[in-house]
Amino acid sequence: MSARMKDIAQDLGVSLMTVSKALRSHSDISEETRRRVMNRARELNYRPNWIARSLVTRRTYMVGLVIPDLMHSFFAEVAKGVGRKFGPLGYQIVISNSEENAEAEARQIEVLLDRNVDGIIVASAQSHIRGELFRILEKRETPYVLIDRMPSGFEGHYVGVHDEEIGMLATNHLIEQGCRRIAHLRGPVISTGSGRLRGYRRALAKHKLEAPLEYVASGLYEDGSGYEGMRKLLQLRKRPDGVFCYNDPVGAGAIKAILEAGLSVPGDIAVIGAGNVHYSDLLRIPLSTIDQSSPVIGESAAELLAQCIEAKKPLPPKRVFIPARLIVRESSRRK
Amino acid sequence: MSARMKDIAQDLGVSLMTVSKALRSHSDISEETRRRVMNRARELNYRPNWIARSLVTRRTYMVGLVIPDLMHSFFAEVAKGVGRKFGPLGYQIVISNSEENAEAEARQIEVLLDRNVDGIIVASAQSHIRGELFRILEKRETPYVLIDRMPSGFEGHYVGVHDEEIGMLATNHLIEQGCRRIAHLRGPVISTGSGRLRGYRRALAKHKLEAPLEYVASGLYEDGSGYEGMRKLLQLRKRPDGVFCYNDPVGAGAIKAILEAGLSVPGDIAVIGAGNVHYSDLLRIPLSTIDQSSPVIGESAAELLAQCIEAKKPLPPKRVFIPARLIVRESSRRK
DNA sequence: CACAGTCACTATAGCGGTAACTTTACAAAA
DNA sequence: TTTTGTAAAGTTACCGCTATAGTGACTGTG
Repeated sequence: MSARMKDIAQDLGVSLMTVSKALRSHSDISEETRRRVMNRARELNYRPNWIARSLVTRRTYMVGLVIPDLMHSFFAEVAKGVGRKFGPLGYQIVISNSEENAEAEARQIEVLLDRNVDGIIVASAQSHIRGELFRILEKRETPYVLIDRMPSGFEGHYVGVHDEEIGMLATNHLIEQGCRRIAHLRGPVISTGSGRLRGYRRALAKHKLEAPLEYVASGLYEDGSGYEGMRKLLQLRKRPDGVFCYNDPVGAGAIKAILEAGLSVPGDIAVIGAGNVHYSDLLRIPLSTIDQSSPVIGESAAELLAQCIEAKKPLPPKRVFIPARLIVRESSRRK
Repeated sequence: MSARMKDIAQDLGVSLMTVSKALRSHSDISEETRRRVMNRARELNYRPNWIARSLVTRRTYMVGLVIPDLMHSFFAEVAKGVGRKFGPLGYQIVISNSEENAEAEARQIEVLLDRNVDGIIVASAQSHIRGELFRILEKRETPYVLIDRMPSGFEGHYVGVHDEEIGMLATNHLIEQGCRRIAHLRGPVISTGSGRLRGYRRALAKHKLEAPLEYVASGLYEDGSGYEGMRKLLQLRKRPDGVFCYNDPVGAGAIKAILEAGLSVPGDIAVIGAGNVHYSDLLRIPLSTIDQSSPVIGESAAELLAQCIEAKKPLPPKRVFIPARLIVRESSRRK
């Protein structure tokens, strides 16, 4: 095995404690011995055993990141942001994929807690804070920050975008482009899905537009279901002339369905997504979208979490809202 | 703090060791006491402290995954595969992003080793095994598996696709489709880039086709550089009529450049990528590609690594080659 | 000169577990 | 009766590190 502090101590004829302190540049070690220790450590290629250290300091310098889907480039981008912030601080990121499943998510969070991570960032698949998960989270003192999705009733730290704003921005844009029969491929029944739906409804109401119930389809969250959802919308007697999609993958799927049906985008139907996934402008029809600054979400969440960890005591709940930005591309440009 | 084994022991009036054994269902504990211990553990919501355990067992049940870019959905898919395999085995995945930088990668691997991960999976940005990294890896006994890229001279465990096969498959296909002036947007100077280039050259040679030197552009590895690379190719006097791109993002960028230049795909220029990134068929022109079964790569690598970890001693190097599969979509279909 | 204060270092006691030996009690074999 | 065996514990010694409370030598002070 590799060298331990004990070895350095014996080699130098000093006590183990002297070595420990010297290595951490503790104040009551003379410059002289500190240098001797450091040198010997280098010679032996000493690497501190952080497991042993963690056992006594109760810090692991690991943070958990629980996201619904790594494949969704929105979350991959968030993950990257988190890594960029935490890496330099000496933290490792442990990633879990909940597959958009609330129970799996709860289990994974428990595992992370059992692993004594110093903090957790979650893009939660929970729809509300009732249920065991949040009880567990609150009982343990491990700080955590939610991102992107805010379960109803949640009162803790949060970083994300106002979903209602996204819904309004997107829907208003479609209206401005001349759409009058605007449908919505809505996401899952969690905060983001509901918030964007609310924004969609408010925008319509503001412009005194109506949308029949069947104009809101449960599109879930990825391109496959966007495609299916759109196909159903296309079968309606009164075909929509604009669609606001829960996110970009759904939007991409929707475009595929529309083109397959022999219709044009944006001519027959204008489409807008959300998330500004990086390949959006490489799509068949470059997809208009609402940008959520995903890397910024990751970085802000990381920064907030880092503060909570440093503070070593619960901080008053902080909410960081990142502004949403409309990005117009071909899929919705009619004028 | 939460309950420790000591607490259970005191509550039940047995020794700490009895509790330790009982919890692990060790054989020399009576069914009776085992049940008592288990019950009390449940009542106290006892969670084993895996840090303490790791300190003595020398197992952390963590594995490191070092990839060049989480945003590239090929690697995200690999990561997912790794997670799917290791999750049920009780391992946590620690992900590092090397940003396609060999030095950063080396540093990150060192950090992972210092963290005492039980094993490491790397999609390496190293071009050859000279250099410090592999010395370090070999010195420590931590098992590791390389995926996707094989640095020259590497002799250890590997899971991936034959890059030359990819290059040949793609280039042959373009030739079959009637292309005669075939260019290549090549990837970085690492195994994958060189292997695919070799395959491209061999396929051309087999069909007695020639390609001027400037037909091979260094396209790097993402859509931005694919776009730039293609623009340069378009300025050549003898414009190519087919392009084999290092990977799908590069292919997507290339298509963008071609369309922007007012040319058609595949009519004027046929395009094929590699990797079968999940959004490939949502692109402006659905992109032909070579499928590498990325999730399978992740899973196989995970399985191999798990074996190495279990074995507790170096295993003879194993190489798993996943077959490549041609997927023809619109971007190259001329007949 | 006694006393307190500082400096540089050391001894001890854990952190929460596990491995490897004992030990004890009781039954079966010699 | 003594030996042996075995099931079911218990003891002890760490794993590698840190926190805390000393210790001894030396300095300055009234």
